[in-house]
Amino acid sequence: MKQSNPDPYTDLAYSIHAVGARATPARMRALAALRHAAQPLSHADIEAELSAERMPLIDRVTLYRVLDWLTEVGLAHKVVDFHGVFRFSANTPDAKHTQHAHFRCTDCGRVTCLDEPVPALPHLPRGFRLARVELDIQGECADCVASH
Amino acid sequence: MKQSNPDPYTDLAYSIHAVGARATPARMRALAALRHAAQPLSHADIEAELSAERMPLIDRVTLYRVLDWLTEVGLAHKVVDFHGVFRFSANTPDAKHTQHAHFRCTDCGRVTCLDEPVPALPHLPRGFRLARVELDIQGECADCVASH
DNA sequence: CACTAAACGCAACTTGGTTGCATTTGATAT
DNA sequence: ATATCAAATGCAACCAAGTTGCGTTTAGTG
Repeated sequence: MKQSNPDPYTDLAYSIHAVGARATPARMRALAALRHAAQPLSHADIEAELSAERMPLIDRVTLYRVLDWLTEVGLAHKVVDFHGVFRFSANTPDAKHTQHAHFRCTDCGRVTCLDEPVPALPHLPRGFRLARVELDIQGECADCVASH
Repeated sequence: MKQSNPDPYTDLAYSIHAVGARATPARMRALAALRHAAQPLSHADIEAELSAERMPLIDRVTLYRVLDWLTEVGLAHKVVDFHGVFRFSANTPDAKHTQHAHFRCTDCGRVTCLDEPVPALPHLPRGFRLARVELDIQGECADCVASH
């Protein structure tokens, strides 16, 4: 095994070896794409990004498998967007009970990412363990309220 | 126009005429299915249900169009489930700021519907108008926490 | 450097959803 | 009752996202 920079987050090979798996180009490049992304990326987004790098192309099936694998081992997180498409984001090391709120305008369809955390949570049935919270608020955005 | 039972919710034709549209069999049967359902139904669910009724079959494209139309005029509500599939539910007349919380187990995948409302909301940017809130909590359910 | 389980690449397939267009029909006006 | 016509339907073809099976390649180890 090649010696890796031991920074637990920056080094791609390190992160992958850390879960006891083979550090292949497809995994490293996909993970790199996710880590540099500002928002969750779809399979299509990542495919476009990877094929822009002038390197061997990665098969779409491989990419599907890599993304699901990254999710499985906890290096990535998978969500469904409002169009029903899966989107992936890198799990940062400090991502504990990540709370996230989105506002979607039912009129223009735009999605706004609210920065404020969810102020309170309903309490879960006994024995349940919480990991992540996603709050989706729907309504009309300021622009649409004004213009309609 | 045939005289309709004026109960604003029970009568299918009435509800549809109320939005100024033609009360066709496809629309009435789809709306009926949604109103009798306990949970949001997918296109496939509804198609199965309608073809079980011994009546003329409704084309799948028509059903897609009817469901989107019901959503458009406010008689139904459209959400994306965790598999990325659209699901529809009837809008009850008293459905104002419907709040709903789901718990999804990241291990077994089961979705539990939490009855408690969301206790508090982040406040929206100025001018935004809230209509509906959906809270998705992820983690491990009691069974999986115990058995693992 | 040889070995092998793990990962990859390709082709074919499935599912959910959409588009275009000719035909039918619900509600209205006669 | 019946003619009318925009609105809605049915059909066929299409598209995008995701999956499966299988033979080939390769990362990491002994």
